[in-house]
Amino acid sequence: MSRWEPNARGRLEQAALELYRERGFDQTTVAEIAERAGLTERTFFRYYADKREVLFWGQEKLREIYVSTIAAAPDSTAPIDAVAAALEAATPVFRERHELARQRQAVIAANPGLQERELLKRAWLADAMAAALRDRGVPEPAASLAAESGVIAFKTAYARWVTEPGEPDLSQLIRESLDQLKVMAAGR
Amino acid sequence: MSRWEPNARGRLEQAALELYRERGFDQTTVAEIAERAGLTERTFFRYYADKREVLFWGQEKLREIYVSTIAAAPDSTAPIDAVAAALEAATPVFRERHELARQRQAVIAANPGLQERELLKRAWLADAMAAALRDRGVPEPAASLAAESGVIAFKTAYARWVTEPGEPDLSQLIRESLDQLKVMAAGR
DNA sequence: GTCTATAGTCCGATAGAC
DNA sequence: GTCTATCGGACTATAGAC
Repeated sequence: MSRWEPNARGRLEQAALELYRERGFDQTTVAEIAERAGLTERTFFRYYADKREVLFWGQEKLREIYVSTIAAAPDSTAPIDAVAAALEAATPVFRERHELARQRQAVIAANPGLQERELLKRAWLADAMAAALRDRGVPEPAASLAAESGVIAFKTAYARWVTEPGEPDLSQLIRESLDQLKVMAAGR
Repeated sequence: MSRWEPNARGRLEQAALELYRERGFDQTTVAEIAERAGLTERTFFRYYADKREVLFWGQEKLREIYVSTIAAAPDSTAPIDAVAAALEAATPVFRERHELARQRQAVIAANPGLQERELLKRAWLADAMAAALRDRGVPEPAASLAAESGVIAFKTAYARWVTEPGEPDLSQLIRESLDQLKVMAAGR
């Protein structure tokens, strides 16, 4: 038996999401989150650099999947197709947590500060994919353009996935967005 | 003669940029910015919602140029080409302030919080362009994809414009980025 | 784990412009 | 008188320092 309840991280994340939903992000203090998780304010800041960060778990895992999938693509694969494979490879991470994703997205949509953080995380993932493409010999700016375009397509697909009723297939939504991107870029 | 020195806004913006360059964003307090501008902390917050915002003047003007240019494009213009025209129409705004843009960009590059804010501003401009496209009858998701892709191409071009020595032609850099985007999307 | 700086908010006061 | 720009001080929560 350990001296503390296990999974402090998970308790903080759950408490934060609950409180942000109940009373809004701005109206929630870190002290309240810590209290509900049975911890102290100080402990919260040991796990998360700031109050926003607690909503963005799982980014590291996503990054790993993206980078390893791009690295594993056959040499002949076009950059945009390697990115597409990476985005699809990560869909199981989301599928397991559809309801949680919906709640989280509603909280983010209600607060500009959280949207800002989400954009930063997306940019960070795009940078990681661009670096993985460069490692395959894709030159700039092709690497960055492919990574950023992929992230845009994913964003569009993800927005539909959390908005539309039922359990749409995220992989298929991603493929549709990428197809639409290709049509758009071709000037139609 | 008025009781106050004119152009409080401009003085705050200049003082802020100077101080952020001299000692870094985090090491600068709002009180110091206000003091250098001959104003008080309280007045700073009357003009800017927060300490970051003072670096992002001119977004409203950009938005107007983008929206009106897209609205004025011939009916037959493809979405991505209307966006291209909008981005090029705004280049004079930047050309006048090349040195200022370089200084500002160096400050932003050194601070994640400022990068976050820049991403939010870019997203806001992309949303405005997407709305302008929808007003022309472009359906979603084509409108958003075109607007976001345009913003990516602009970002790539702008990065080169502030980084490369001399006075490169921003319009030409934008056209190059858009061409590269098209090539990339086509899967090459 | 405590202590502190500072960002950011709120209420009101003031003083000139009109 | 009304309007607008500035200032003063008190206050809370975040976030970092010690």
